[in-house]
Amino acid sequence: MPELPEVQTVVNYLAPIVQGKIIHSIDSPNHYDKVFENRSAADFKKAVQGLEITRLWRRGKYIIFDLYEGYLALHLRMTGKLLPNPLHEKYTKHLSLCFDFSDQTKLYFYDYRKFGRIYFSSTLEWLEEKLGIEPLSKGFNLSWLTQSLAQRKRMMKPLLLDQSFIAGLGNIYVDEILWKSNIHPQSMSDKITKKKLLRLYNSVQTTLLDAIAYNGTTFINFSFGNNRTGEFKEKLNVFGKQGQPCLNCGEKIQKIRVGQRGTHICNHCQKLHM
DNA sequence: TGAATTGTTCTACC
DNA sequence: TGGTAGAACAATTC
Repeated sequence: MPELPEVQTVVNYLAPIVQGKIIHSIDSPNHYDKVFENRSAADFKKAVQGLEITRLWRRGKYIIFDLYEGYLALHLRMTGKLLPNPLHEKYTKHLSLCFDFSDQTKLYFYDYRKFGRIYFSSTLEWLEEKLGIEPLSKGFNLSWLTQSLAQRKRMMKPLLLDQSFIAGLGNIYVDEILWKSNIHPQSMSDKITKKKLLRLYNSVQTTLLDAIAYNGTTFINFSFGNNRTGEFKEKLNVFGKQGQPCLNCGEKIQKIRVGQRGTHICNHCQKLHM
């Protein structure tokens, strides 16, 4: 389940491999044309043919390919994998896309649930309109967070998951961040105390940076490179730990539902601010 | 068989 | 009207 740290891991790994390459063609071997989200398969293939990838980077959970003309934006959703080498033949049916480069190398987009999508556009305005602040950017600071939470008056977990508010957080890291901050996920955003706001700000930064340093969390569906996996799973405190003792207080971690999402909490440590 | 899974988008509501 | 909450959707597994 790729979130910001997983997407960053993929980009860190692939950028030196694909930057400077020229797209000879792009193929959808299984004819799953829904992967081309914002135009037809034929238009898409025609548009990117012969273009150089000048830069590979990340915005929110999107992998952005800067092309000589225009941009590709790829979203891995739940189960997408972007790999420079093919997987075993038995997984060929999960291949959504294959890039053929002019130097005979390839880039494979495997996605067994086929939720992943790719976009081609001449600018990235549509993405900027859609996405909120980058949590690792300078603009994301304590005063921004304080002000933005106060004016939104929403439940904390759904708000942190809202990509138009902060871009890149997903279910795993929001649970971890709220646990570290001692904030109950059903707390209201305008009722968080000053002390907790500082905790929250620090937790967002440290959790994401740690996860990137460990190449992300491989829970079920994430791998990169030659099927390498992230090591942050070992560092998780609450996600998937239901029934196990809280590392802070020893009370059992509970799994509840918040905003239709599976949510892991320590009911003792995480205070409900209403 | 249907519930669970996730991120995003659409729709309905106040 | 704008912002928010909740449903729907994509496909697959067990």
